[in-house]
Parts: sequence; C-alpha cells; structure tokens
Amino acid sequence: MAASQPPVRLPATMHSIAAVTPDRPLGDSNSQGARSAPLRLAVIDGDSGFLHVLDKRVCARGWQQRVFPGAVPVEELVALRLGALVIDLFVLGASGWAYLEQVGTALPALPTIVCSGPSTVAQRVRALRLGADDWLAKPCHPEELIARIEAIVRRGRVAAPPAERPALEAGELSIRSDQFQAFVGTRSLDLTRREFELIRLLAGNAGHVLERETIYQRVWGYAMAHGDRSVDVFVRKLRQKLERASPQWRYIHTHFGVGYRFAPERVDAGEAPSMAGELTAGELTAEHLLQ
Amino acid sequence: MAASQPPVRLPATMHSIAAVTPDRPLGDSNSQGARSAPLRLAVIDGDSGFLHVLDKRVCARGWQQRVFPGAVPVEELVALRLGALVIDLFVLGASGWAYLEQVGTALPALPTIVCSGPSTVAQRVRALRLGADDWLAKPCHPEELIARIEAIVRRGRVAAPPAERPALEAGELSIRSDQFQAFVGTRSLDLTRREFELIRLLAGNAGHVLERETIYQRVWGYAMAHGDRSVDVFVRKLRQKLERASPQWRYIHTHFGVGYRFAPERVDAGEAPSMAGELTAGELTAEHLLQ
DNA sequence: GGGGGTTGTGAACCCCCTGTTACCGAGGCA
DNA sequence: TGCCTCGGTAACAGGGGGTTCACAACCCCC
Repeated sequence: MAASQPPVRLPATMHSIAAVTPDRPLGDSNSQGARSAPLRLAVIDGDSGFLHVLDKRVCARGWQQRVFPGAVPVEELVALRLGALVIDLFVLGASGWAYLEQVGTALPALPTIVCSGPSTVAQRVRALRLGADDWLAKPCHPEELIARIEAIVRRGRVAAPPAERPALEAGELSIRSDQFQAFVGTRSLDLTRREFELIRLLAGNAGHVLERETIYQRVWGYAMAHGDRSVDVFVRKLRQKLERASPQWRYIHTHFGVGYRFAPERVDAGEAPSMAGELTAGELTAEHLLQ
Repeated sequence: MAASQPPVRLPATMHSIAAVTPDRPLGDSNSQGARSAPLRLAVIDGDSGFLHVLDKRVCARGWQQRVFPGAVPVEELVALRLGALVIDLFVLGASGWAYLEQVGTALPALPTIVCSGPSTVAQRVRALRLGADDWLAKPCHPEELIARIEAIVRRGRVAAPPAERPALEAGELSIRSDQFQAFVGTRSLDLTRREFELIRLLAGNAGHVLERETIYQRVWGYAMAHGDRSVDVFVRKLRQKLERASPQWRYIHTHFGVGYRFAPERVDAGEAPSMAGELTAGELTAEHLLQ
C-alpha cells in the first residue's frame, strides 16, 4: 500500500473516489441492470405456450425473436446475426447433441442456452461441455430465461472493448472524454484531472445552473464540507485556461448565491463588463448552444 | 473504435500462460483453449459435505480451492486472484444480496456462481441481475457445477477471440500478436509476456488515454488493488526497452492523475523535455499510426 | 448608501502521484 | 540443487496538483 505515508489515512480518500469516475456522463454501460441493448434472439422450440409467454417478455424488453420448429443450418444462424440462441434440445431428438456441438464450434461467440424438459446431470454436463452456456429446466419462468441470457451476454461484454465516448462540443470547445482533456481546435487546454471532471460535468449540463454542493458531490464524490471553496477555486482555474485558449467566448457563468452555469457565449467586442448574473430567457434554455 | 482488442485474461489462465511461456516468444501457446487451465476457485459456503465432494473434483481437475465460511472482503478477493467464485447466498443471510452486488461491481470480470438451496424465481433473477453468472440449485452434482464454471470462463474467453490479428504499426514499431513480440525492423524488443500484453493494449488504443484501473483490469484480468504500482513499473520497463530499440521516438505518454496514452512521436533533436499532457489533434486521432 | 454575506484571486503549503531502483519469491531449466 | 528469468512489492526522491487561507471585489438587501 501507500509507501512512506504517515499511518493515519481516511478511508474515502479523494483519489480512490476520483479514480472510480464519480460522474458517469451517462448513456453508459452501467445501465445494464435496468435496460440492455436490443437483442436478436432465435428460439428453437415447438412448445407454443412457452413461446407465446416468452415472446411477450421479449417484446416488452424491446428484443426481437425468431422461432424455429427444428434445427436451423448454421449458415442461416450466421446470417441472422443473433445475439443469443435458445434451444430445446429434445425437440431435435438424437441429433440434438451433434447440432449443439456444431453450433458451438461454428459460432463460439454466440450465447447459447438449452431450455428443455426433465434431464439428467450427465445430459446437462454434456451440453455445457459441448458449448452451451447454460441449461435451464422447463418448465421455467420466462423472466429467469431472460435474466440468464442477459447474464451470458454481459459476461461476453466485460471482455469487450469499452464503449466509445463522443466528444462534447461547445462554442470553440471540444471536450473529449477519451482524452480527459478539452481542446480549442487542436490546442489542448492542459486541464488537470479535476479541472476536466469539472468542465465535463458543467458542459454536460449546459444551460442548467448547478449548485456548489451538487458540483462538489459529483466531481469530488463526497459531500462538501461547510465553507469549502474548492469549487470556486477550480472554476477560476478553468476560466483562466478557457480565457487563454478561447478569448472570444465566455463559458462559465456565476449565479450569485446558487452556483454555476455552463453556456458558451460569444463576447461582444464593445461589451461593457456586464453582470455575470444577468440572464435572458435565451441564455437559460440555451439549447442552441449544445445539441 | 479499436477493433483489435487484446483479450481479457482471466487470472488463472494468465498465470498459467505466463508461467508456461516465460521467454519463448512463442509458438502458438493458444492451445490452452481446449483444456481448461488451472483455475483458482473460492467457495463461500458452510456445507462441509458439499465442500468435501467438490474439493475432490476440483483437485482431480488440477484446480485450487479456497473455502470461506462467510463473506470475504472484496479487497481480499482481489488479492486471491480468483478464476471463479462460488457462493451459497443463504449462508450470508440478508446481507447476501448487497455482497453479491458489491462483488459484481468491483470485479465484473470474476465469474460468479450462486449455489444455494431452494429458491424462488425472483431470487434467481435478482441474483443474475446483480451480477451473478449462474444460479445452480442445491443439492447439485459437483460435476455440473464444474461444467457450469467452465462454461462461464469459456464465455469470457471467446469474447476476445485469438483470431489472426494483423500487426500493429506505430512509429518504428511493429507489434505482432502472432509473435507475442514487438520489433523495430527485424530486431526484437525482447518483451516479456506481460510487457507485450501491456504494449498491445496501449497501442491498440493509440491516441486514447487509458486509466490505470482500466489497464490493470484488461492486462492483469482483475481489479487493481489500491496502491498497486505494477502498471507504473511495467510502463517503465517498456519505456526502457523502447528507448533502447527506438531512441528517436517516444511512445508512451503519462497523463498525471489519469493514466497513460500511446502515441508515437519523433523526438526532436534539441527538444526540451516536453510535457506529456501537450497534445495536438494529429496525435489525438492518430489513425495514421495504426491500420 | 452601507453592511453583511458571497465570490474572485493569488499564493503557500503539503499531500500524493509518478519515476526509478532494489529486492524477493516463484517457477523453469540444466 | 543451483542458476536464471520474470513478476510483483517496497522504498525513496522529486514535483505536480489539490486544499486552504487571506484579502479584495462584488452582489444583494435593507
């Protein structure tokens, strides 16, 4: 652990929190619990009752479902671009095992779940060894089947590359999460990590006034102590760097007694040093500035 | 984004691989795909009969097993470098759900199986949604449990297929996944396995800043313990070898408080030791560096 | 216009982050 | 068994960046 540091250490140190990404811009992967991406599902089964109930749940989730009464040629499966495959092994009879192996070999990346009636341990083990990801006994609840499919898909995804985060554009600014940095044209603002987290939060809520406590909570990761001026200090640092890189624009506006609001505004040449707190309706809902 | 992501190595796999091919640049050590590599298993359970039977099977497979009577702090799990975790949720009582969620959040790459007594559909679904990969009802046959563990581990592995990967070209560097080695011209950098995995990850995401936690997660395969300096040390080793083989170029840039970014840059003769944080758009979207 | 609270600004302090080196244990190999 | 390589940990030095403080400037309200 920490090298030559004195013994006393607060548990929730700033670093660990900051490192854990206090503010997920959203639309991010962590929503797995709630919604998952639309999934294309193929079901090889003949049980119409089961299929009907399953279809309802699948549709409710926004997924798509194709039903097949028997074995589907592997090439066809490939063409379907499936997200997952559900098989009742026993509708395929004795050839089911060979088929399962075939699918497992040809499409190892395809999540495959066997959903069949009464079975023995040996059968289940065999299926799993042949490439199936799971075996769920019928009768089963469709929600459990869906949850199991999601679990398998999720497992495959944690190994996949992280989703790409788009850049935020505002005025002359380009805020790139993959760089932990903001740019004007090609020039970096040379923001520190905290400065970047702060501007990302503000720009991510452009047009909205954010209270200091909120800002602190989301950038620092824990509650702001009374009298803490950190937010003000960092806003100043940000303004300084913004002013230097993009002198024709003002980005961060102070709301006295409240907090700060991000909204890119072109500076009028002959502008008097206007009040920061003065607003117009246009500024407030400045949607035209960002998306 | 980067198509050619390095695979996420599960701990057990990784160790065995690293151990098997310490220096040998390689000849297709990927044969491990079929046979399951030794797996380090943790079981949170109190059922001595179950544990005994399971232990026999686990040992027969050449795996290792650690048993815990109750919840294990996540940091401890990290330190154990597990390949999979088996939990009897009900021995943890009401706190079991929170614990499961905690594990799922901190160690998303860790295959987790709940193996508990009678349960409801709702309980199983809940566990799966919280991050469990599977739920197997007790009493169960240990062979099925093992087969299910293997299926999950396999799923995590196929997500990053060892398919033929083209060589990555960057500056004077040529990173050949089929050789597990990097070259300058024809001269090998003589990278170790870990060093190679690291540079492959970085170069595969050229132009993007990767956080230490991300790097660790994807190269080492499990969550980074607080205070771990392994990434830094390996970056230094890499820089040393890169400097020796390609002195006219700088490849790895530090982003203070964040992590590292790979971007080949020719060293100017009279160059002052410039800041790593300084970027140009050219570097950012450095597509010309790869592909 | 004046007073009290709020915000801007600059600088000092010091913690912690990173680079770097050395050391140790594990495992392969002879 | 002994040597060697490799991975991981510990320790230290140096410097960047976060926090805090003091004071000035400012805003709002009475």
